[in-house]
Amino acid sequence: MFKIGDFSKLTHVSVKALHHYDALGLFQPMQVDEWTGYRYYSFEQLPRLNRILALKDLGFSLEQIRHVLDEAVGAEEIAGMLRLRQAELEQQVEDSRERLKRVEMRLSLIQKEGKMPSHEIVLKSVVPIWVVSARELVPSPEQMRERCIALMQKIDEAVKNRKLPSTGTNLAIYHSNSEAGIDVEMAYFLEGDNPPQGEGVSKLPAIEMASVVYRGSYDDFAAVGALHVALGQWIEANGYTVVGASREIYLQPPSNLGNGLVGVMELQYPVEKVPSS
Amino acid sequence: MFKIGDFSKLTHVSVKALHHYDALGLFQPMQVDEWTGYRYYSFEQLPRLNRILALKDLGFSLEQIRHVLDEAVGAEEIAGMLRLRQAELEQQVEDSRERLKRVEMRLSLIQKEGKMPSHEIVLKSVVPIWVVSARELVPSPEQMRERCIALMQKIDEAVKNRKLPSTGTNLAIYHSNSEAGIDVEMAYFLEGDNPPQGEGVSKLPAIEMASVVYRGSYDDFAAVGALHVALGQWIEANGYTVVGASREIYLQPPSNLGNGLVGVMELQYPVEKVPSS
DNA sequence: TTGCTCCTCACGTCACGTGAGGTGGC
DNA sequence: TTGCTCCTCACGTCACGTGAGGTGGC
Repeated sequence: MFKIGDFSKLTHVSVKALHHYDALGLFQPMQVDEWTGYRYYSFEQLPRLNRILALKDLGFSLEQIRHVLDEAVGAEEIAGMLRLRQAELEQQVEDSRERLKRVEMRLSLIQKEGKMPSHEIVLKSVVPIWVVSARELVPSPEQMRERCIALMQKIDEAVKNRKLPSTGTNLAIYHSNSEAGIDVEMAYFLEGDNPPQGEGVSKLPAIEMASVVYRGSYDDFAAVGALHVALGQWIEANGYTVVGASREIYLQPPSNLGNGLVGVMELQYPVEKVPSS
Repeated sequence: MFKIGDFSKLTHVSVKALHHYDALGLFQPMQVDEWTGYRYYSFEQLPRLNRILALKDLGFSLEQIRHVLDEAVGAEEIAGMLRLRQAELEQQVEDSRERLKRVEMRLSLIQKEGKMPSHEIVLKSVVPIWVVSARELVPSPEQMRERCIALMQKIDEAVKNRKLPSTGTNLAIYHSNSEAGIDVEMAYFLEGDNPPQGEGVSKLPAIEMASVVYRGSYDDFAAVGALHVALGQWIEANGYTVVGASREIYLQPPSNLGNGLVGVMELQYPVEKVPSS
């Protein structure tokens, strides 16, 4: 018989762990001194302790181990638990690998730029939402501003005339950009799950979006353009492809915040995972 | 400005998480109503929240994130943290992989045998320990029992005559098994870090051992032999090789425990990892 | 008598989740 | 007035680790 300290050295299991297993009823001393409370363990108990350690080593919880050891569990159930564990571990390996890739990407980025990137690109699942919109093929970039304003006025009127429940937030949807021009759609978000139907009212479907939030002047085209480029690089580097029209959501139109004209907008590109080879 | 529920939906971060970040001072509302305690958040705060989520996604703790965001940490330090994280993740992938292999081994074992294995093989690092021993080349297996008893008697005498501090536990060390015979050494463990020196007294070095505990009759050669075989299979299957003499440690000589003659012994093979290709 | 070992609480870890019990705004 | 949303505690998670404060055995 060993006192707990000796048994701990023998088995390489800490005294505190033995206390813990005792408290759980998972592994109790052969004998406990009635007066001192001293725990006494014996060699006889090694097989059980080794089974506990082996199962722990496979990643089972102490509760699961107790179940397996004390409740005459059949080989079938144990095999089932092992297969579940197998699947979990495969998932874990995959998750750690992907996380590792993201860390490495961030590392190479920081070494190229010499500082933390000023923006964060996140993947988000966007819920379906209703909009009222107007769309046009703008022949050249120079006309963009003018045409967009015109489109916005058109929608504004529709909202007013038809009393549409606008949330007040507007966005641009870029369908394509070819030699023929820029196919752009301006829109307002509508509240609720079924707003009054009519011309220009449609529902944007749920979709995965790679998104980045921009905070600064809306007129700083260089900064906004750089963000579009960064998004594109991120999408490719992370094994996605663009599968539809991108959006610019004007979350908060510029206003004077004490340190200049600052607004918040969000750029979104719908993406899909490219099956990795 | 958004109430917490709306902001939660907008960002896909739970209300409880936002509460938590607020409590930690990691991410606090733009404004808090003095009377109701209601938290109000704004679009302005999205960039910070996204950075938090991005860093969390890389596996950093909230405390580390607070440090990075609030204490003007240089690019150098961040790069260092990322490299550390990288190493940790590589380790994690490796660990999960090895654990997965063990789960799969266990699964194939249980499917071959139709039940949980009756013994557990564990890897343990054995500390250096002094012994007093006697060694002999036994020409044939038939003579083993007789010769071992003779060796034990010889050691017994030495212990008594020289008052060596034996722990009372004895063991056998199998050096080799060839056509010339079985090279066996019988020994007693000695107490303390420097026992009296003399003939037969030596120190067993620290070493990694694949070990299994046997509980049953010492005379059940079939069972003990099967365990030796199982140990050998385990060693190979786990990518180790045997690098020295195996041991049989007679932890608890057989005695009547109410259900027959039962003793406890431990089989140990010193092993080393074979570098995987 | 002095260390050494052992004992039993009680609390901390990490990032929240899950109620309980209560209040403010439409 | 009734839901709905929000609030603040307080406790649980998982496998122990880390003391604090006290006692038994050589």
